[in-house]
Amino acid sequence: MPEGHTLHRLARDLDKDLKGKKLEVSSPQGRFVEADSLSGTTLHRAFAIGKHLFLELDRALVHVHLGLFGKMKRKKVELPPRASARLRLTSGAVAWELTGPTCCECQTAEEFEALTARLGADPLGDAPRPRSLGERLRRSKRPIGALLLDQTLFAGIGNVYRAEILFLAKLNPDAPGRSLTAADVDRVWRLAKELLKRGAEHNRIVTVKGGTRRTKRAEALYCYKRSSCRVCESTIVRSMTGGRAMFHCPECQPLTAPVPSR
DNA sequence: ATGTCATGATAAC
DNA sequence: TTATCCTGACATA
Repeated sequence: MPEGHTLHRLARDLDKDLKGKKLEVSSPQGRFVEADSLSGTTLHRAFAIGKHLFLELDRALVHVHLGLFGKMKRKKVELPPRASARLRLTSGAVAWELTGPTCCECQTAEEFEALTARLGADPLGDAPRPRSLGERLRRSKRPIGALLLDQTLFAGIGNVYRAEILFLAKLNPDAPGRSLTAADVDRVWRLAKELLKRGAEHNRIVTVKGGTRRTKRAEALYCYKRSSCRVCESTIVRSMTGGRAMFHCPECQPLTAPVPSR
């Protein structure tokens, strides 16, 4: 379930387990060719930017992107490695295994710079929202539903969060960026930070008010993949926006902003 | 056994 | 826009 919250949480957990430890590195599947040469080196830190995860070793930076199917999980060392594991890190009693990533590679400093240079603002990053974000959004004629998925604008938002953020911001996914007010942009950014942060804490996406890590799967969201709106029961509209399935409530998220009744 | 779908991103038309 | 890559869970047969 890899949106930005997953990678930030992963970085935190990897740090907790492996930071400062000498690692045994392998690639059971064999497709991460550099694995063996990395074995015996120490993890200095793990960190995430948007949906990208980085492992800083002695003299190598490993870049991981989970894509749609990738997973990275902790398991006990004594359990046999999965044959499909692209990367396996071991230290003491714990092993971490990476399967199905779109990317697992050693990166040079230049490659890292080039990659991060084209990533937009990360709601889970420490940096404040750059002024340019609002400007770029409010100048664009692309629908806000597509803009939220654009990683050069927002780094870390994925398909579930975009639907839930737009629901809570009461914005229609087809509304062009340039139809948004400054207050809309503020709301979207604040929601992104708040929701992704909760996601990293719970290690899963729970957007409903008062939701906890124990909230049932079917009750955790307002509109993503639902048939009716959690708030008003209207039938959720499914559409394609920005090349992905989008879900929104036609009542709670009308295309024209509702006029406040005096 | 085979088909379908998925919280992603890119290259090519 | 479509095709393609990465895997596994679940449904259907």
